[in-house]
Amino acid sequence: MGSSNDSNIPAAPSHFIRTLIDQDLAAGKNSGAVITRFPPEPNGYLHIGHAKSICLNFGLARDYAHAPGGARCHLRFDDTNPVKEEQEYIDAIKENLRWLGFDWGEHEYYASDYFDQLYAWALQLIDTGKAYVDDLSPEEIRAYRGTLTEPGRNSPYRDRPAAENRDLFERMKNGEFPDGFRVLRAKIDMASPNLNLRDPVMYRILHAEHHRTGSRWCIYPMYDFTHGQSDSLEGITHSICTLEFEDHRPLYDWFLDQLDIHHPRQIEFARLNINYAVMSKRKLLELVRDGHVDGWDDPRMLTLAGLRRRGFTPASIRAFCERIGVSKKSSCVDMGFLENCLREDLDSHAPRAMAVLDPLKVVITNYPKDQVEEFDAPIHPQRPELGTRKVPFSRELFIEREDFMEEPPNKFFRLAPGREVRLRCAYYVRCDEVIRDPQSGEITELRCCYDPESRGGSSPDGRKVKGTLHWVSAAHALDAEIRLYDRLFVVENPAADKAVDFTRHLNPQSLKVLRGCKVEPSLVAAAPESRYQFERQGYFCVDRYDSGSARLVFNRTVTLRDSWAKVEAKP
RNA sequence: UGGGGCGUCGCCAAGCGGUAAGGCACCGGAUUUUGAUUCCGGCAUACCCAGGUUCGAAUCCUGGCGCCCCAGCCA
Repeated sequence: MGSSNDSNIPAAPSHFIRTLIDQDLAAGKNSGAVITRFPPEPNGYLHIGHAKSICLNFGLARDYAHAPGGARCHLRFDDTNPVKEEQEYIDAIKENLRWLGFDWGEHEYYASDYFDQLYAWALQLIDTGKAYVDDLSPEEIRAYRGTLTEPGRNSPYRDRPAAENRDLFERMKNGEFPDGFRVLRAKIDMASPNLNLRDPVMYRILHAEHHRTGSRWCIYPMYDFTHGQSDSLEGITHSICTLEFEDHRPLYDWFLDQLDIHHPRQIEFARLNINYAVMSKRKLLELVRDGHVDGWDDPRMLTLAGLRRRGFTPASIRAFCERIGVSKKSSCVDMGFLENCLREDLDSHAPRAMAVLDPLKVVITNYPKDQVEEFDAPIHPQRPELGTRKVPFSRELFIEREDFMEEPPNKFFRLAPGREVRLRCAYYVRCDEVIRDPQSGEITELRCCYDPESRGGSSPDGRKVKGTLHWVSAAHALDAEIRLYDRLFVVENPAADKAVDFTRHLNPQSLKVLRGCKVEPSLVAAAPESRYQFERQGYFCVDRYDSGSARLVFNRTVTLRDSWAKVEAKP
């Protein structure tokens, strides 16, 4: 496709789905239109895996906006199972989608809006002898289905006359039978090597309240009898789904053929996996239900709600989904890759600030007792146009406890007795004395002296210091609670061993709450969800629910890359 | 021992018969008032294996091997 051997612009990220769509367009199919859809079931929250599908489907609609027939992406809720679905999930899904940056305009659909049409189609298949009502119990149906290697057997009810099927099906619909008493099945082939074609169930009896249709129905279509026709009804041209539905495609085609309606082209791709995490809605639900996390939006969850609360930007998630690509190979993406996309976005946008997570008091012995100076610190060192902020400096400060070592190892170039370092944007200071608690022996205070000549952080004599520390003025600092998050699981693939419950691999250290942290005063009015880089620490975001004027709460979104930690870790 | 799909660098991933893109990770080195960022350089004689076709194959053919999915009245 790419017409440009002469271009030195890097090849636009592409993938096999675009190639197929290009071919369809070139062949003049679908009147030149590209219509995709994102079809969630409202039975849980969206996660990063859904984001891949969302970016793909909505991205395609955007990429092909100039196709001769136009392009768009529908949002459709596949709400065919009332016992698992809830309005709460619909609301959350829509909110997450908008937050991620996608807009479906007028095109919001519900499979439940097609129930009447689906029912009519079922009747049509009954009348043409393509569907029948089966009285077998669920256990019997399973037994009759055969196995992977043995063909199934026909149900004794398979050859009921059409009129009888119609009567029974209408009575199912009228609520004459209890749940599970009978089903409507497609009459295809009980010996098919594709199990999906062994007379699949089309309708089941479920006396359940549906979140949209209420108690109007007591029979509900199965997903397999709904999905393809819903796509067809909406004129979807490219129905993009995950690999496990590849085996269902012949069934969708069968229904579409029998009904003689529009065939979307189904294309399957590999779903996203990320190491040190679980991705299935069932497992996420279990984490929430059993209290292993604080809810669907717990910042440790890879749900969109969780990522948002953690401080992820929508742009970083979109960039991630672009870069991982789309293929049919089952793969597992490194968590570090996601973090990298995040850092990249945050580094260029996040304003800088100083925060001391584990404060150690420092007294500048030669600094005048009641003096306070204000330094101008850049909001973003690479983007001076963003301006500066005022940072107060005084005789008593806090620095990070881990930035001082009494007996520093070889390559440690932070503060140590007798050693001089720079306090960012302020002065050079030298450590003269270490004060400890006589009881515990714990270091309680450092006595240092500063060099007035080094004001602003450089010395007129040109002498260099190896380390620069972040700090905060004790009298001016704000107290804050800071939540440190780490990966939720300690093993790469928590779900690998089906014999071991995946919750056994939960990381007991995935959340550390730090209280009494000291942050610079410019953060007083930090707005909920605003993100900062705390210099030398990482990116943090104001918790959207727990933070307020009375209590500042920051969530650590991700640490900075830390090559010192690597050096330190080496034996 | 049924059917469907997939196998290119540690992890993603281009490539579609003309002699292995890119990103992440990693390893060097430069700049740096964040051990951050940025910048330069290195990183598959090799594409699951074995045969074959061809002047030429990761790309075509044959046969193996490995991995994933399917036996819900879930989606």
